[in-house]
Amino acid sequence: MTIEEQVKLLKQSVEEIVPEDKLIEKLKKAEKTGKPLRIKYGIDPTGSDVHIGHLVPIRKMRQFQDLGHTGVIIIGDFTAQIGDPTGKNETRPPLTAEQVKINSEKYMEQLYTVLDKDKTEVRYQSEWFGGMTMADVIKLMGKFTLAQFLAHDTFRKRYENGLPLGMHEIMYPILQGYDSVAVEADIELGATEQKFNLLAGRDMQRYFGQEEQVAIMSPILLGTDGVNKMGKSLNNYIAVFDTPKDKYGKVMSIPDNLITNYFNYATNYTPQEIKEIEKRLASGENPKNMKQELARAIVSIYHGQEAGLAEEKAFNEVFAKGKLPDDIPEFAFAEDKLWIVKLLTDTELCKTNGEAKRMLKQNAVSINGDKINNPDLEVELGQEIIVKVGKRRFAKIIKK
RNA sequence: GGAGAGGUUCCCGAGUGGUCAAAGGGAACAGACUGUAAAUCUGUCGGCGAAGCCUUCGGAGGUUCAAAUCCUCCUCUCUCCA
Repeated sequence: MTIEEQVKLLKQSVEEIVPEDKLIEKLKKAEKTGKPLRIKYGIDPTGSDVHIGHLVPIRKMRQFQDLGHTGVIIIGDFTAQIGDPTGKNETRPPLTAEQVKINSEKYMEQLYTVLDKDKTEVRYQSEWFGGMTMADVIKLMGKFTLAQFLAHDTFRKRYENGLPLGMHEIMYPILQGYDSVAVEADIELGATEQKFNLLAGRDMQRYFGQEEQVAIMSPILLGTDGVNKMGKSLNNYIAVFDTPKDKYGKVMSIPDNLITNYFNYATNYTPQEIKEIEKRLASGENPKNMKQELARAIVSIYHGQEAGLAEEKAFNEVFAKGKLPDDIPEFAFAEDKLWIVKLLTDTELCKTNGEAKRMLKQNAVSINGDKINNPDLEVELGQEIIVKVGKRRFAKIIKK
């Protein structure tokens, strides 16, 4: 691939590259010297699920790897204790070494669904921060001014709105910045909200006499609600560990206006193919078709093409034709009769009796296809019955 | 260190002795309509087999027949002054 072709590919689905001309220079240099570029991406091993929003930059890393470069994943065992101020203001409890290990292994397992393991280097912040002295820390902090931090939107907003802002939080960009020095990063990947932190890396490298890294920023993927950024706290995310069925269903529940966005940032569709999708959307074709294609594509990435097709078929059976899914959880009871509310909670279709009664009252419950709304009903447990709550909660009840 | 303002349910936010499981909004959930889309309308939104009772308004005590509300101590946050 020529450098131009490489640049074109690498610029796909990217929001901003700072500075762009340096990227070309670095690629040229790598080609000339045969020395792969070091592509950095940092994660905090806090133990949360990896979702497809996280994977936008990770997929970019994979592209670099396919071009022969090295992916460097930084396990932020120090920054994890701060909590990224660009997100929410939570002060996090320190993690034990053991937790860090468990979390980061789980993390890597998820990232390797995308990354090329042979071209990935995993590094821990504790490798370089663990042995630092207070004098070293003071020196690092002296590289930045308070004004620089207050110029940063998230710090400023929190300050102006009278929200708590811990002194330790300003350490976050400093630590992340120094990581780039420690691993001699050529490129750092991150979401656009990471801009400040990525640029801090450039500053740090300059102070330490290194060639500055290029920051490549991916757009922030919106969650399935179509409003907020994809994230754990809002429960609007599609996780790597989600079942194929959940992935498919979650994609189907996104608002239509997110379709091209997801094609762009969550699939391997080429710009040309995406243009096709856009054309079809504009032509008045039912967006549901494209959404199904999207759901199939996303499932296929993580579970293979067959799984994608299988989920699509299952989805159509259950939701379009109203048939039963083939993987209904089964529960066996010894009783002859069971109070409907108890049945719903025992089968975990509802969390509490209150919820069960509410569902009954709201006409959301059916047994063998018949709507039930009598909260006092004693259900006969003779033969096998199928209980359904809402659109997607099923249970099969059999006699023990 | 001084002065002031605050901490309410998933989130924002009202509530200053009983009528408070706590207004309103958002989120979420369910129903109708659909395409597990959007918009709209309706309903629900601490727990208990539902009677009443139990748990919940930063924490611990106290006053009172009765406390989110009053008192004491503690704790956390913000603002202003050093």
